[in-house]
Amino acid sequence: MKITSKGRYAVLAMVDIAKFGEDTPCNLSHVSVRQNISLSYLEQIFNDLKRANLVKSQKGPGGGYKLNKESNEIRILDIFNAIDEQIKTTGCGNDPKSSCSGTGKKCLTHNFWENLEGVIGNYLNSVYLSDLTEEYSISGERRAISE
Amino acid sequence: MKITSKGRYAVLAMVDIAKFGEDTPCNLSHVSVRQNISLSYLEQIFNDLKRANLVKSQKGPGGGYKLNKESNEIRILDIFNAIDEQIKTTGCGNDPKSSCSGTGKKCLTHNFWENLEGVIGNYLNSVYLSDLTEEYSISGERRAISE
DNA sequence: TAATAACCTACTAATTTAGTCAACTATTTA
DNA sequence: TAAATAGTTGACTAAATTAGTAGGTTATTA
Repeated sequence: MKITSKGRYAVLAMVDIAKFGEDTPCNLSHVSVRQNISLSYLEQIFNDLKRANLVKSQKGPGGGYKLNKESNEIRILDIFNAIDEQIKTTGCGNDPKSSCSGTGKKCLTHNFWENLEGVIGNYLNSVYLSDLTEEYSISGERRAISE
Repeated sequence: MKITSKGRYAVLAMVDIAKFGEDTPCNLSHVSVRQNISLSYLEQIFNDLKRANLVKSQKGPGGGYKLNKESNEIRILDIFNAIDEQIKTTGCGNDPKSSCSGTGKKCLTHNFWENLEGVIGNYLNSVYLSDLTEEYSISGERRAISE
């Protein structure tokens, strides 16, 4: 039960863009340094993010990336979807070897895994990028971070 | 964001044991066939489950595994812990390369990932093995499955 | 004592992850 | 208009993890 680095980086980089890219576009070299993420890897990630219309780009000197929507309009789940970070716990349906698929009847645990996916998905859908940039700790009720 | 096969198999096999091992112990060959899981792999998994005192074993002919507690006393989180299926989303703290560790200050997304871990952990802690054997679909309020 | 089934360890093939590398294209500024 | 900047794209690869397999040992029972 882990998030891939790609997923972690994507969210982190989006927070970075949201914080530092308000006036001028953020170029990825800066994000790379600030967040300690490989530049080439960031390029791949932003490729996906752009395709999902979460960011817009500006080429040439002084260019870079900006958010394409307000940060309170971007859900963390949107970011996950953009980079194809799937929430997949069942294992059913994809491979013919699985005990669930093929047979036509659900495996004993099918509903449970689906519910777990729902719990995770609901949470990711309820948190917005702005929640992270505002440095709130989201946990039911929201409390400010003392930092 | 995936569960490993080991995790899926462990939960599935525990449900199997709970269902079929009430009177006589379940031997793993049968579980293997019923749930379509490799026998050797099951052996490894039950090694862990036994070490965590979730099951007890009986060697020799007619032997096998039984639950070591009532199924309404075993939480899914217990099973995850037994087989070391970690809920780890931060990526901070473990490797020195991560943007969070070393520097002494939390990365921008640290609290978010911790909250996500909390959401998942709470859910897994709230569901019992008996919830699965009774074929309930757990989702906030519980509804019976029409099957 | 033969069969059964748990127990244990080492090994490996396949897959996924986390990148690297190299080239190309568009834009801006000097 | 040339040079520099920065995004765009695709192919490749090393490392790590996963998902097993294989082969034996030990304990128990009929």
